[in-house]
Amino acid sequence: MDQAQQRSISGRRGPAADLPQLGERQREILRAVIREFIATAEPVASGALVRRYRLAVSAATVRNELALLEELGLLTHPHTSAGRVPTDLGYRYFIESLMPVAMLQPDEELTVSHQFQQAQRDTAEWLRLAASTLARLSAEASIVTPPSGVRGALKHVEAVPIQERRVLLVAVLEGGTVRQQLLELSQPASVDELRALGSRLTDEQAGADAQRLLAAVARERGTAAEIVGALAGILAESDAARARDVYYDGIQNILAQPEFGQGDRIREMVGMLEDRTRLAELLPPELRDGEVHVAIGNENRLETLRGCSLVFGRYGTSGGVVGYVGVVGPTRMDYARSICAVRYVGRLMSDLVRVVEGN
Amino acid sequence: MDQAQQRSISGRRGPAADLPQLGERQREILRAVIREFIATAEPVASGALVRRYRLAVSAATVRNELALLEELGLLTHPHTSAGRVPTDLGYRYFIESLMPVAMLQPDEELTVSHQFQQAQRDTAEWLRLAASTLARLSAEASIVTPPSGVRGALKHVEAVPIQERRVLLVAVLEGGTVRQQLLELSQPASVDELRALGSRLTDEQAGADAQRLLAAVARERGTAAEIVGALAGILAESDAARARDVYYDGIQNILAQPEFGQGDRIREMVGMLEDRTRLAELLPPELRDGEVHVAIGNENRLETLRGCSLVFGRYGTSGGVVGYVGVVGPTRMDYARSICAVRYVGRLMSDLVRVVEGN
DNA sequence: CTTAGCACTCTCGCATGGAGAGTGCTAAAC
DNA sequence: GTTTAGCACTCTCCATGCGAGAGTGCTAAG
Repeated sequence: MDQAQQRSISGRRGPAADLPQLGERQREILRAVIREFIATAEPVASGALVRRYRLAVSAATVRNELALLEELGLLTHPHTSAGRVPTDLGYRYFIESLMPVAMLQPDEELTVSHQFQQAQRDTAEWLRLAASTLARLSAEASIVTPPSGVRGALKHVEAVPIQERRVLLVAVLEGGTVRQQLLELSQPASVDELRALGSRLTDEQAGADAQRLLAAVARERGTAAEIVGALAGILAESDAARARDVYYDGIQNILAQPEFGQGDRIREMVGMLEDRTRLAELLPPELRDGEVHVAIGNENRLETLRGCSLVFGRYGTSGGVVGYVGVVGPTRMDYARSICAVRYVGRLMSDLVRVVEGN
Repeated sequence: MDQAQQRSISGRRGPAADLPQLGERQREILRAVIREFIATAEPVASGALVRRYRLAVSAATVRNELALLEELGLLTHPHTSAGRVPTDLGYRYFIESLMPVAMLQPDEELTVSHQFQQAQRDTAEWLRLAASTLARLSAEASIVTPPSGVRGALKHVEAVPIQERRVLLVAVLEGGTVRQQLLELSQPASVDELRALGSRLTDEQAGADAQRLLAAVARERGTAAEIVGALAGILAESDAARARDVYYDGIQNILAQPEFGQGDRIREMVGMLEDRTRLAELLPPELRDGEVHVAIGNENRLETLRGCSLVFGRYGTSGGVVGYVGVVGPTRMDYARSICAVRYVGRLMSDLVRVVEGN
């Protein structure tokens, strides 16, 4: 449909597995089936289509077309005398060339961007807000990862004295993340000493990554060496920490969907979301800014996600700070709306990161 | 049973609603019923009791005793020809005077305390670790709130320059919490100026609470006034932030329980846990350190928690830093184990807080 | 190519009817 | 008086069967 929008959606469809060519009436019927199924979650019958979408042909004709669409792999049958249900390929076709070009309502955008401006408190607060906003807008479950510099560069160091030999090390990273670590020194250090050390390290090591800090340890002595060593550890571990710091929201949105009727599916789903380490497998490999990636049903590698789709976007700056925002829901989700929501929240997050980064 | 343990468990039982007096055989049978029900989640029959617990009497006798226990309100019947199920009062009796004095296995304690020593990274990391440990030990869902100073006292301030007029304000609070906020200054400030300001405010305002900072705003000028104002805001909001910062883990543990069979209950439960604001209603009003509070079934005010019990403990220091650790599960939970786990993790958290607080 | 008609299939809800489990009661035994 | 065996009674659970309803696929006519 719209060139700009189409280009900005990426998926798993290889160039070989091209989508079938359809006539205009078939496209219309397919669109109606998917719309109806998204709305009702019930297999859709030929008669219902004619009635509800005011098609100019009879149910019998529609049945013929449906049989054809089924042969092309775009629809299926739960059983002989049931209505049609879209397949993953059917959804893919819908997204690529049937979906209306949707936008969020202007007042929705306004409310959301207003909230983001209000909540300029704290990176953690932004992430939570992004997750809850996305969950509300899309009515699905949302996932938001914290921003991470590609190299995890240091911006500011501070050593807060706690006790004679104990300091709380506070490191501000590029991208605005703040990390803290309690450190036990081998010898006491005075308040002024620590303060001076913080200033010096901030000046000298701003922009350093884990490797550079590790190299710097050798040039330092005593307390300074210990602190630089700990900093190197913080930076090296910062990607692992990021994986644990994922924000979720709206899980109950998708649990309310009929496809999660039995308890088992729900439990699996909650389990997957709780186990943050598995998230890495979901994230799209490469994604340009502003692009939205849609993975439908079995296009996801995880068994747990059968019947689920992901809509993911990237946020960040060209400078290398990167994070992901996305939603998870049943394959039968309102893709148009989810894609808009992901794109919009991603843009807002990019703005925020840009502000923190300082340009 | 054990005086020390008994005293350290608090509950909703008023002094008036005292527990019934039981004979030794009744106590034995009640204990067996509860044990069995905790293990199987099925109503327990007289015959099964005699068989599995090698009682020296016949099933008929047991039936008579069961009828008596039911009259006392300790057990019920789902329907005429079903086995017995403990009531909330039954569980209460069990916990107060039937429960074996349990401890975690020494090697379990060792593993856990080792993990806590390893992970001295970050307050957030401790909380996550506490939540996951508790979930694993108890096999229930766990809840952990961050530590909060009663007055939310300031310990250290730092203003990190981002851009000419933009600074990232980093405040370390008493108890080791680190809060950050992006601040837009009305006039540019140099790096050195900000550094000096941070040092001065740290010296002057260490130990200040929101009110004192608010009062201090009047005495400051320009950039300093703006920063102190923002700090006051951070401190004032720190309790609200704490409510949003609750850590959960092990939700899937309890979703796997048969009492959550239908999807509805699961959804309710997840919804309640997601809505962090409702947590405050759960927390026990007053609790001494090392004491564990058990709220069984309808002793909880929340409708969502019918059929669920809470086991909560407090951690913190006498200095006023306080947080909560606890588990949620079906009333049919292994109370002995949950109580041990909560008590142990609470103790570890207290140790950690004491270290950060510096004494 | 479209459509009306019709047979066929599959699900769903409901009633039926044991089988099984477990209680409550009564009367006998200790 | 307490304990126990025996037995009738109740309730759930599961399998079975049946009818209604929905929807398709096919065929033959428009």
